[in-house]
Amino acid sequence: MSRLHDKANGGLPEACPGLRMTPQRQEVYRVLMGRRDHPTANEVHSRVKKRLPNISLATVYNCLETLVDHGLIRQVNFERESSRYCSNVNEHGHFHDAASGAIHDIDFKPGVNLADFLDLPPGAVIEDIEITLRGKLAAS
Amino acid sequence: MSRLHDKANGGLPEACPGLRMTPQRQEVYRVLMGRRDHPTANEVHSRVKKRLPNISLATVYNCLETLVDHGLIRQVNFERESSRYCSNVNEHGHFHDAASGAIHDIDFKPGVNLADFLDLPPGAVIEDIEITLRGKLAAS
DNA sequence: TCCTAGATTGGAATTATTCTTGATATCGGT
DNA sequence: ACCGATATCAAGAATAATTCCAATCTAGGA
Repeated sequence: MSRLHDKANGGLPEACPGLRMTPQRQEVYRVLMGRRDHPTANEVHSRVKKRLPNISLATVYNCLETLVDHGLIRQVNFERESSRYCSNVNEHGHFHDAASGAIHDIDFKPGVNLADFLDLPPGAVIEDIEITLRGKLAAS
Repeated sequence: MSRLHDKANGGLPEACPGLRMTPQRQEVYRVLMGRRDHPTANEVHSRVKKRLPNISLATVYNCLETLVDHGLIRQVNFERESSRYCSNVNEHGHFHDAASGAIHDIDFKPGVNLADFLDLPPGAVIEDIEITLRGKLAAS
């Protein structure tokens, strides 16, 4: 068998060049895909320990960094809080609900262009966008 | 004399209810208005020490927090870097030039509405928006 | 199977920020 | 101008998230 991981796969991408898929990385990734809330490294560590009780927090940080570097997950920061990790790798923003603390992904409407609503400096080439909204959801 | 600060004023707002304008706060504010780059607390500390050599970093943090709470300045965070402080209190975003490290304010085009380009959750009431772009300025 | 690069671990180190405490300064009322 | 209540300041200790480090460990190729 040539693949690093077998059958169930845990939602792993078929291939990711240059990335050795170790059990730790696999489990960190699986945990992130399983619950798509936006856990901190600590929360990831707690969840991963259920299956890999001996994994260290440093390793979780390492795995998260590696997965981020390979574009499999995203790291998101709100204010100066702990970094959170996001399994949605599409371009999107976040809505932080002040009441519940929950974080919701916000998609861009199709076809929108940044330059339509922002006064960009002339010649600016945008490589990364980060949009965070804070507010409340009206009681439905 | 009834006002806390006299003539030159240092760009201070005429009045800010509930805010005691101490020399430290005044100088921190003056420094921020003077150079509208986006200094960290440490950089503010260095600059302020030129006039108030005995001011402590803790006091600078206190002053910055107070000024932020009173809406006279804004605190901005990029990734997990040290917080930066921004004397532009209008609603705006930031462009982080990867090459120079410089941070440019980005204004919204007039009349744009968030809901025009973002898929907001129904009933969401937005209280704060944070937009950060990263990229480069094309060599002009 | 052996070798080597890369991965993991636990703990120490780092760094920005906050907290604590005592001293000082300021305000409003008299 | 004086007083008590309150707010601010300063210095250093404390905190918390993250990174670094040195010592194993592991997987995969020769």
